[in-house]
Amino acid sequence: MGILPRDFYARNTVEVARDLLGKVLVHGETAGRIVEVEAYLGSGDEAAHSARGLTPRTRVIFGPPGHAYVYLIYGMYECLNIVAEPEGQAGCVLLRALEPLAGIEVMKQRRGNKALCNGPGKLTRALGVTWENYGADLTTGPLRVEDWGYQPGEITVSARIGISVSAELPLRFHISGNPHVSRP
DNA sequence: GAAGTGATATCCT
DNA sequence: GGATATCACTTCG
Repeated sequence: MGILPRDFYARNTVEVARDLLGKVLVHGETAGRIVEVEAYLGSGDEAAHSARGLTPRTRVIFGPPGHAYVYLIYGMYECLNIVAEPEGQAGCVLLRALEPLAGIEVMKQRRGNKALCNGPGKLTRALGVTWENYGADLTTGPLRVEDWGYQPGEITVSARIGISVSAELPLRFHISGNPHVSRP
């Protein structure tokens, strides 16, 4: 239990993604168990932002692991990624769904009493994550990932959602039968 | 099922 | 330097 060490993130992106299931994302008063993630690699993954090259927007993905990569999509929604791989290697894990654990009342207020965390955009709104958290260190800051001793059950591997290229790659991981995933 | 939203990247002048 | 095409989604009809 406790905050995950940086070594946890300095590994193959797919391994990090799988191991993140069951861990807990904490931001201030709110916390949620990670139940669904997607892996985005560097080279060879056309769906990843990093595949378009190193830009001011994507530079964090190429930086040291254990940091947050937050980006604004479709004008209104932020998506939260966790940087993996050793520094210099591109790779990140997109958090798609959480199971709310703490600060649920706060989330309900922010979300208008609707579904809380079953989607990337909703997830960030519920936890209050914004692009101001871009580049935040997840091993030290108010935004962090902890191990609360949960053992994820069976893990389902499937294709990623909502993308147009490399969509057939089995890089989405979620906890089987969990009602909080974005798509059963 | 369709539209809407704003930052980025990639063309154009 | 300016315009437009793109986008890993959500909400509303």
